[in-house]
Amino acid sequence: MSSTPTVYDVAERSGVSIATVSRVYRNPDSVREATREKVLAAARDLGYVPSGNARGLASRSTGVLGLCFPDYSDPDTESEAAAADADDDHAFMLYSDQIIRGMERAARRHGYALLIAASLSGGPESLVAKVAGRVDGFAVLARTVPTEDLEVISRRLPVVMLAGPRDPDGPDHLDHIEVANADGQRALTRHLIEDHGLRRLAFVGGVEDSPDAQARFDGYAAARQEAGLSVPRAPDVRPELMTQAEGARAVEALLDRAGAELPEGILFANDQMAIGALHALERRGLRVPEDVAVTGFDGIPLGRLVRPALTTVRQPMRRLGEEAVDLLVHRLGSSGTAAEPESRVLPVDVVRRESCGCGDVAG
Amino acid sequence: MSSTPTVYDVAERSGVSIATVSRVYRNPDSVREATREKVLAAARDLGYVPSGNARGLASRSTGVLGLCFPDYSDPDTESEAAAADADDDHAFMLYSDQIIRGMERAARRHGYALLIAASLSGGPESLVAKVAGRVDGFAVLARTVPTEDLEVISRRLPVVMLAGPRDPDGPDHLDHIEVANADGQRALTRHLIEDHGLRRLAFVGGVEDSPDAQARFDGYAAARQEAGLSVPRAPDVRPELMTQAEGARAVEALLDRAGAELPEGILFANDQMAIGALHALERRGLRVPEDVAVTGFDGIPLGRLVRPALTTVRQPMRRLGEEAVDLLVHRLGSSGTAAEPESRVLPVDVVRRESCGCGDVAG
DNA sequence: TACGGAAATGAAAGCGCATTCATCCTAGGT
DNA sequence: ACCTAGGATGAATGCGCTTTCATTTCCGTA
Repeated sequence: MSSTPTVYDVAERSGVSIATVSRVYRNPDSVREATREKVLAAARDLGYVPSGNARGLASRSTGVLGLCFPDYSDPDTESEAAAADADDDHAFMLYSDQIIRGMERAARRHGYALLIAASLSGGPESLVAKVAGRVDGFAVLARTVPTEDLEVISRRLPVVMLAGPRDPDGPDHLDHIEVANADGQRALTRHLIEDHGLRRLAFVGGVEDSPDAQARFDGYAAARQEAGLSVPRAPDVRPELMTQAEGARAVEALLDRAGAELPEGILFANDQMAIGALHALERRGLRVPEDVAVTGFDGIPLGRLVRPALTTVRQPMRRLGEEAVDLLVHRLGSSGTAAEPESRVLPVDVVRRESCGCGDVAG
Repeated sequence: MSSTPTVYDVAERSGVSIATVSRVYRNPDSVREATREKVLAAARDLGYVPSGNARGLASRSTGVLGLCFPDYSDPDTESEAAAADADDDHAFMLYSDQIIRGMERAARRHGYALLIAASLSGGPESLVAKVAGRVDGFAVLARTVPTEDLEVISRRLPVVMLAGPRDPDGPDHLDHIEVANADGQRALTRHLIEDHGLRRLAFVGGVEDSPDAQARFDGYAAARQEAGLSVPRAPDVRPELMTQAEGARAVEALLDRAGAELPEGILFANDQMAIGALHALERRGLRVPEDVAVTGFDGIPLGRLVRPALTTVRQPMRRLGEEAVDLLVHRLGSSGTAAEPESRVLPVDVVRRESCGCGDVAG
């Protein structure tokens, strides 16, 4: 335990050169069997484990991919965790968990390990830099890392931006993967209009600078236009945060404003708010979906558990992680080829449950 | 993008020595402000990101903790994932997910990043060695890594074994953390006996070599003894796998064997089997808990969703991850002090739900 | 204005491994 | 037995950074 053994120790003990020791690990077939055995035996005796750092330094590649995501104490995700009862807290996956899972699996398939780190919003030389220095390439959840940092880092290694549209001000040579926010919301809106025959609809948007929320609103607006309904220029309500509490408040505002002209359906830019709205509507004595249909967006697990179960649009977070790895691995493979930045959009699913008026459909 | 900039480049461009560049990142206060600015500016221009490998090599510490867990395609966890509908597949956390979450949070608090890797069961020089070479210390889920490998690795850096009792044949200088399997099962068994007045009980065990399952059986046996019931030497049924299918089969076997003497309660060594049993019992026209009580062990989220909701013992997997980090960080702090291997046991909770006869209790 | 000590900086020596290139064996061919 | 082509091995160098240790620069002070 005192001084950890190195190639030199193993080489000495087995009577070969360090080059041979190195070869035993890197390219076993290039060493005669007898020699190899000797070396491995010595290594075992000594408790030798190759230093990943040294190896990485010498071969300039780490065999590790990275993932940076927002700190859990981020208001957005925090509320998500708090949404479930304290008891359930640990039972449900956050987005980041799903992406981690997807990336880990995909990374493993390609022989990579995964380094994960939530960026503490403050930190000067944040974890991001640390991660960037230790991996061959990495993925970043949108708005986790300051654009300027990404600019610098992405010049050194491949970076793929996840979930969240390409930042026009950001580095333009970043790959990026997002989900079909607009398409999903549009499909869901059409479902309400066409299948349930609803016409008086309201849309509760998201925070000002969320491109995701904006894209969802656009999808909503597009569906209205296609249906010949009036095309709104902005969400009917635009809360500060996309939390349950804000969702509840939004619905109050909507009802107060509407008077007798209560909307037949309210679409929320995320599940959190929709669930908050469910509670608020219940308190007001309104039935969902009989009096008013409600839909969310995201497909969080909690949405399945509430009553009525929430109709929503599910994002394939797990696949997001997988695609990210694919992209990175591909970039790493065809090094030198400074190909065009790639941009992928993953399709989403409309999940019809009870809150829109569909029966108790599986899902 | 061609040649990534190094300290030398930054040093040259800013007219200082590489030592100063290094100091700017490592210990900014030891450099005059004007100098620092110069260096940072140059770094920005060049797109410089310190190499974690070089840093790690030189300072012999990585600032990274590791976690190795079994491959998802492991029969045990695989069935767990398959248990939920395909749709829910991504909605629920596996054990590993929860541990990852716990470790990531704790690691971040201590300024570490987390490197995760599922060990592909086969692999010669598995990922484990790779991980071991790149971290300051790491945690291993029981039975993920061959004992001999651990023996070697644990001589080089701190390793903590998770969930699963100390392996008597294994390295004796490993820290390890487990959950109170025996205590939990004992408490649950007592609940059935004392609170529900059940006396004809059966226990469905786990795979032969699972120390966890064994510990649970021991707890069951202990509770019987305390209650003055006959003390079994072995589980009434011991399936090959701890899957839903095996749980269903076990219950069939039990019923066929029992004839009219149907047990009043069946305790399963994990939730998976218990849930399988629920289905089997329903098919046989038996009501749970009226005709027979059923309990599981683990506290998987699915247990809350089945009807009747499953009474079980919940393991604090998340905390397991946190404690692991604490232990590792502590070891790393007091280096040199070859302290005694530490062994922690985390308490578990009995979660009373419907399947044991308790009302619709929260939890 | 000159002096002492602290703060700032530079020079140089590794950290542990991969990797040419050169050297040495080994085996096959005649 | 002798020569040669290849395969196995060794020597040496560098990867990019941290870290003493020595040196220089700076400040306040006499």
